[in-house]
Amino acid sequence: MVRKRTCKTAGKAPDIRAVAAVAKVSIATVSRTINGSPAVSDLLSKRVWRAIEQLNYFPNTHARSLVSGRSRILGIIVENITNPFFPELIQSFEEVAVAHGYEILVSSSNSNLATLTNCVRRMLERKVEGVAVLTFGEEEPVLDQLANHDIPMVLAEFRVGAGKVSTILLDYKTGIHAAVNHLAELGHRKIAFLAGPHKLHSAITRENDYRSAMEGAGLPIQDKWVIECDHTARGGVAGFGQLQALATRPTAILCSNDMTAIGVLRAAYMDGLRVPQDLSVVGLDDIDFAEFTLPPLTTIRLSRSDLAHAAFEALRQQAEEPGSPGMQREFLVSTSLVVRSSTAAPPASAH
Amino acid sequence: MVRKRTCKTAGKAPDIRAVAAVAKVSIATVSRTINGSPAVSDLLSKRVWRAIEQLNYFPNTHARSLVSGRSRILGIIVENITNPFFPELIQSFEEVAVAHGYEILVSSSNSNLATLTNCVRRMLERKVEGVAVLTFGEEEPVLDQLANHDIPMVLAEFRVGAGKVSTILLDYKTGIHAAVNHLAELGHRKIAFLAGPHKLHSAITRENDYRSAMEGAGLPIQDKWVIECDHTARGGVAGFGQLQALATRPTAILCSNDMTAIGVLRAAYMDGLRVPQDLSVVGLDDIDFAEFTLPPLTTIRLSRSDLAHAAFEALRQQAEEPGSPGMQREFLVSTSLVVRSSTAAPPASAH
DNA sequence: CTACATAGCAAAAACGTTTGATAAGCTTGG
DNA sequence: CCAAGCTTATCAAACGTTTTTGCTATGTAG
Repeated sequence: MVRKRTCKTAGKAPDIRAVAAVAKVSIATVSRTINGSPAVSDLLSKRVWRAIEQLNYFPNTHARSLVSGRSRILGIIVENITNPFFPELIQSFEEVAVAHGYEILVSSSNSNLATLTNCVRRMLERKVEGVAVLTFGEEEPVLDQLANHDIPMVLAEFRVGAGKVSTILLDYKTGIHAAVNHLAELGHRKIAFLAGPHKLHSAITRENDYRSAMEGAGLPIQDKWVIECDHTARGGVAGFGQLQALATRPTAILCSNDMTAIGVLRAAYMDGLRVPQDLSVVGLDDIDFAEFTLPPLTTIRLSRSDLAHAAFEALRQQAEEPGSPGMQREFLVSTSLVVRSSTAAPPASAH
Repeated sequence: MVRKRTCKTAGKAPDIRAVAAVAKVSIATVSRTINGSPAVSDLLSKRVWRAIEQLNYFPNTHARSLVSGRSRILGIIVENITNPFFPELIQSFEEVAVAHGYEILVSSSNSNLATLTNCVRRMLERKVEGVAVLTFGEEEPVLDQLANHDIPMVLAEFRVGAGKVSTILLDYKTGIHAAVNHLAELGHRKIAFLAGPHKLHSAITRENDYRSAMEGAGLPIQDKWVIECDHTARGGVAGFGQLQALATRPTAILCSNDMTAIGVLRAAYMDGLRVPQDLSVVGLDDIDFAEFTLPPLTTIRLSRSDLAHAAFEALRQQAEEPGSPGMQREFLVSTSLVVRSSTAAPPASAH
């Protein structure tokens, strides 16, 4: 067993000194080579890289962050990783972040304030350079904590006054109007809405857009047809149950998200209702799954990829271009209707 | 511009010195207090903690890791975060890891060797203290890289000779035998198996267990009834298509995972087959979703929570009890049959 | 041939923490 | 009043980088 260095680096990971020794340069030169400083000649650079490969060396990110003050970590807080919408989002976010040399810290708040607080603490401890808060809810405490530390943030749906906060505007309106019109054209007049939890900004926006779309189409809105659910399949089952208990039932149900719609599909099946013959159902999100429900779900597509890219871009800009005044930016993500097989004309008896 | 380090750190995050100043102790005492050293009296400890809260201080994890050599980060590599099985697993893993003061780095390999290599590099760069490799596949290169760096690992399903590698054994056999027997008792004799991709160890194990269960039940296995799919819904659709093209069709289909089963449900529906009257379908995993398919899916439950806990425990032991010889351990996670509504007696015509 | 700019590299000072050695202050018992 | 025994302070040395500053060759102009 031949040790090239002094006995220090026995079985340990090679450090920058080891590389310097092998390449016969100073450690500063190694650092500059790695960071692409133009002050290193090509010849030398080659030698250093060869040493790096030979030793299978990579820089210690902790040491690096410590001195540079940049962790190259981005946080992403989602509401509930178990909702298929989010993994798809995370996947895109991870892809683009990694492509730009960032690491990501994923955590889910589970709509729980204590958990969320904990998430924020973890982010702060790891010195993230930015956080995408995609819980679509209200998290004033988060904002304060993060904003106090001057951490760039990107939020969906609503904006906040202070700090380096960008906003992603989700254009639900277009998609929801298209969905309502689609239903209206099929002949539906009694369209219910299974809303998300009202503590979520996005849920309220969606509900408002439903109301305005109904008005726009000249359709009546009954208060009993708008029910607050919780964006889970189970919630969809419950919401459907409430609708069925009504004297006059809707012929179509627009859901605040796909999971709710999936619950409705399930509950309708249990009740012996056929979709779409007896009841039309529309979701929102277009999770990958929507294509595989029975029947395949007509839904409003919200691109996770677009959302992830917008979030990353917002964060990157704020992290890498510091000091720009009024760093708030806005990004727009659009929605569109995807018609599959869960919508059809209402049953004749409903006329 | 003179920098006074002892001076109040203006807008920056407070460091250990600031805490020491406020609590009127030395930084060493602060450090010891935070780390629960017994050499700090209760009284003093209180004072320090008060200062910490007052300043809203938290330690810089990068500095901490640098000197202690412990990053308190665990990696988890999954095959595809988009498969609902994994988010549920990640959620449990995150919960238990965070509860023990660890951070986690999530990444998905997407069954792609280049991506996987990249994942491993990221893990190594961030100096993770252990990696759970839950891709259920073959990743020799990963193992080598990680093992070379003496990083604890936990793998599902198969073991490797060198390094600090623990194994989680998944007892598919019990669940699969129960499923086959369930089907046999209902009167099925022609039971097909839609396998996972053969590059996955777990897929092969599952297939073997199907074969042994069929034998055990005295049922014939036809090669044409065993089809390699890819563990996606789309793959399930394709697999079902192949089965339908056969001269003699099976009356029941056992699937290597729930996503495949969901694809089968969808394809059967499209073909006008009723489940379970015309065809019985059984999944494997019992993802949350399985309860909400139409009809609700009979499936073999594999607890994500158990798996996550076993994985964490394996890693924690290896990380915190270093130097134990032959650190390989084995954990066992069991499976069980969950009967819902996608299975019934075969149609009379099949007798 | 000297003076001088300049490129190219090395030396050293941070970054915020842990941790061990050593010293100092305080109580307590004899 | 002193020795012993705790508790707390002080000091210093790491950890592996980045980055500033300063030095040394090398080449060019006067």
